[in-house]
Amino acid sequence: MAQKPSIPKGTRDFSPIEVTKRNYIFDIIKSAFQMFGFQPIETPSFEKSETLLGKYGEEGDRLIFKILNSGEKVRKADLKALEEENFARFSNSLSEKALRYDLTVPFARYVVQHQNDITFPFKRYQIQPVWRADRPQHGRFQEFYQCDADVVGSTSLWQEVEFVQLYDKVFTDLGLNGVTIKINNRKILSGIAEVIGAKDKLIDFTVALDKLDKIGEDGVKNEMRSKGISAEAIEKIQPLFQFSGTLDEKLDKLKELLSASKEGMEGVEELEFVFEAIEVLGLETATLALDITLARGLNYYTGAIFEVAAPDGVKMGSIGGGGRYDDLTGIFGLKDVSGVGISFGLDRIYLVLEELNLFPEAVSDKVDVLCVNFGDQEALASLRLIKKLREAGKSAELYPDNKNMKKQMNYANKRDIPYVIIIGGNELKNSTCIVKNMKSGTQLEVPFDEVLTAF
RNA sequence: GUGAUUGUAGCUCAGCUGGUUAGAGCGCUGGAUUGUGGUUCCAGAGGUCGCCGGUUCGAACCCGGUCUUUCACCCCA
Repeated sequence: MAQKPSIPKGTRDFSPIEVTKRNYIFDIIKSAFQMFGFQPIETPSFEKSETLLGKYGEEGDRLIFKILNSGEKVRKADLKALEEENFARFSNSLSEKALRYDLTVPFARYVVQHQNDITFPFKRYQIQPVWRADRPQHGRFQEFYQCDADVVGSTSLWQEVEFVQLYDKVFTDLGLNGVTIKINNRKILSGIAEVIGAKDKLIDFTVALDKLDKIGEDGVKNEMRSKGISAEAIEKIQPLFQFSGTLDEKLDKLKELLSASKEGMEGVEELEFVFEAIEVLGLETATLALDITLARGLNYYTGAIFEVAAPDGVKMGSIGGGGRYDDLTGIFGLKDVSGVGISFGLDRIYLVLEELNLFPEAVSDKVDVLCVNFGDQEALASLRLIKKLREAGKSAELYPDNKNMKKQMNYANKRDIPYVIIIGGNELKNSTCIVKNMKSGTQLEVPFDEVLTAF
């Protein structure tokens, strides 16, 4: 089947029941966003390359899909760069646009561009696909949806508190109980790096620490050593490897470790603030947990960072993430606008709900009633009936062709339609119709006008 | 980007150390049953064995490349 068409790697088609289930998730997220006061925006699928490149670190740049220049613009190709094997410059000369990699950076661009029309603090939500040139894996695609809510123009920590509640609200409404909202603060990580004298190695330090549950204490230490962090420095963070106890005990350990770092202490205070507020407000089904190893790769975060883990036993990377970025708009020329936001990974949430069998029965692409077609006169009568059914809130359709009944019944059966209505010559004469329950096989002849009593 | 792994009918998969016309189940089409689906029975259609090249008298099977699947790493939703 070489000729059989196919789609690019990491992309998917969605069939009716899948779209129905995806919409179910979208609807819950969207209504929660609106309930929390966020307003929708949309941005283009692709941006100028300069808007995206350099915002996600080296790794991120590699994963950005570039769009090849069209038509005569290929003349701009820098052949000299190719000759000199300067591939980055050569490919930049071929491309001036790129598919968006996430929704946060385009949002920052939007805010700067529309700053005079925006009332701050601005709370926006955005549900759109993003693209990454990554190798596909379980729960990882090249095209997937993010559902973002962000606030810009406020440094208030109440926003962080609100986002924790928003996560809790959405996952509760989805029936996905037992998710863990992991929280940390970049200032703490930065403070630790400062205290141990590895300030210049902050990214390497956090990336290594982030892998603790995966590669273990020794693995982390090895990676830190290989990145040039001194043995003395690694010795100082030993408390982080025995980081257990109650929340208060953890916070005390951090305060001790970070007493010499103003920034680090600030991070601890921010965390305390959020935890205290959530303690008072309560969460329905989610758990808020301090995870000192949580780093997150995106290098624009400056304060709180969030990541949502699926319930225990579900093998899936994070199903949501976010954090505070103090200066994202600064890159686009608007200083002193702090932002904070979170994201839901629609596609991963879908996989988790599917695995745990959490989609409600009512999420279905079925039609309630099919009317059998016996010819034009009968079809017209059927459509009159269908109109009544639809007005009564039942979805109904007429089989379009006057094919033999076996075929029409078979169609109803395959589409799992629960009721079939038959109006043939006899019924037409008597102004009745036959309502057949496809599951039980029983059928009932009722007067045309009383059809609704048959369900 | 690194290292593995997968690809045979619409779907799930057999196919021996390379050897005639590549099979099964399910599905599909038609009929038994022209006003009744799910069960049963009968018949039929459907495949350049992912693609390109190589080795060989001969390749679904061996080799190389490429695309795709799944997975680990990197990174991330």
